[in-house]
Amino acid sequence: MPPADEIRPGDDDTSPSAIDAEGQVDADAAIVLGDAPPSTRVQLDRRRIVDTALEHIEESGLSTLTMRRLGARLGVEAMSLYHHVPGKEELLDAIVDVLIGDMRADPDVLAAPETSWQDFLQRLAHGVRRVALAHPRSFPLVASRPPEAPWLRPPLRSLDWVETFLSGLTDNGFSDEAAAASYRSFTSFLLGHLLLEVSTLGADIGPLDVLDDGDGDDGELSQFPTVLRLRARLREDHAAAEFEEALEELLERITLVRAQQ
Amino acid sequence: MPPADEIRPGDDDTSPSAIDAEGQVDADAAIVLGDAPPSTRVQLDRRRIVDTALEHIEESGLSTLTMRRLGARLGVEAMSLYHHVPGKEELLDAIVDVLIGDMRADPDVLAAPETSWQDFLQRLAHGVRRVALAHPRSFPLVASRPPEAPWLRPPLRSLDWVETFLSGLTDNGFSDEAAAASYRSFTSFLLGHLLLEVSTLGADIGPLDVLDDGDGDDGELSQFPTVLRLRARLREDHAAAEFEEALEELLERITLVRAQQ
DNA sequence: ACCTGAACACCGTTCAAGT
DNA sequence: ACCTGAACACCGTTCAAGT
Repeated sequence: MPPADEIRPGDDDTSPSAIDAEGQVDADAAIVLGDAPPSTRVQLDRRRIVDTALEHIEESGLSTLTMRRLGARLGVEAMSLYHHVPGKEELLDAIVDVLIGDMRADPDVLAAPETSWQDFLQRLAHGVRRVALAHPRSFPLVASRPPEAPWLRPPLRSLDWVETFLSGLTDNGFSDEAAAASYRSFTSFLLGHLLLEVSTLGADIGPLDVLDDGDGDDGELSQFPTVLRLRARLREDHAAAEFEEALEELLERITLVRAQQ
Repeated sequence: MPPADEIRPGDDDTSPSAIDAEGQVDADAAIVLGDAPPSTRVQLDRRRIVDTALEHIEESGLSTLTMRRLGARLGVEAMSLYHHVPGKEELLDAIVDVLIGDMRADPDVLAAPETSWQDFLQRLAHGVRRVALAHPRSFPLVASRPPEAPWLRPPLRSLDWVETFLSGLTDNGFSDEAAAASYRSFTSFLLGHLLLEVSTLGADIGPLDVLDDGDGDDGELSQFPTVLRLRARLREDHAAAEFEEALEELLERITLVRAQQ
């Protein structure tokens, strides 16, 4: 995935009917005003479609993503999308690929100076977490899309990454067996932690139906005294600290696996 | 789950126009032939709808579950379902509730003789795993349905279970803080492991598009030598052993958390 | 080459009508 | 009380037609 196609018109709101603070209509409607030649209309291509889909999911949720709505957001009929994407399923897969690709482009993940395998796994874990937190409502796709092969475990779903992961370990004194075992525990760890973290995040942004979150629900909770008592504590966000702690534990465990080969 | 309502016309093809090998029309048309009184027609109720939906998901996958198809499977029009279930979303939630409920009914999870908290967590973890493996294609719903409150973390999604979990620990020498921390690590652990386990399982049953699984794909893998070399090893199913091992680790970690309160 | 209008086979859901 | 037929507002996707 060449970083060259990182050239995007803008990461912000590009919804068709947006009007900015100065009362100017946005780029899509500029044609009407004639201050831009129609031929300059932003080209429709696969990357722009996928990016817009991602944008839509983060704003409005996966369930509202529709080929027709996506088309409208791009100022185009739904049918036009099929010239660039085979279908909706493939679009969802492409979204996952973009998320995975973002991680590859992250300069903090694959540092030029090769250091220890611990540092390598730390950077990788934090990189995945950063992607997950940046796209909380899209990230579950990384887990739910059926994997293409049994050795492509979410959230490391590309041959590219799995190769990087495995060779990163075998080049650092891991036996094949130890590397494979570490791959499995590392992916389980990431999936569990990050899915839970974005799911609590997603609830905040959620589809509005987040009930029971006020203070007056003590009545309904009265049958569950322990939950009631620990409610405030359970609501606290310790996600970051827990992630670090659990990652530390995992690395210790992997150290043992590496040693006893 | 009362075994009583297991009386179904048949688990096979019940599509409206199905005709069996002998040229007889199927059960749906039996009324016409008069060999069963119409009044004996199996009653439609919420529980039967939810069970049939679960059945359908396990057989054909979540994406093919449709109110209309579900109705057909029950020998009824789609619209009839709305007398028992408010809508499709609520149906999916009800499915999750059944899965969670199955676990409560499992006699091996909450054993009468109360033993150690370690035993309690072991039983609970294995109970959740059993449910996940029994319903691999439905289990992801437990993770993907938006949680009703931040303290209801998948896969323990009922107030009932969270109360049982937390009080089970606080009754056994855990501080509130330690119990809450254990709840968080326990749920992350279960979600990561089980989701990955059913996802590799789901791929086997998958929607047919499982490519790259033969032996002749060495060509495509040649750019990824480490993946190629470890392929067989990564395909091996160590899920059960890994689960036990990781659970053991988790319990040790929780022991520390409990001690240092 | 890329976009569109019209159409097809489906969805979830409502509602008045039947029994 | 429970089920249905017909209808509505949407889907994803195809295809011949436009530019």
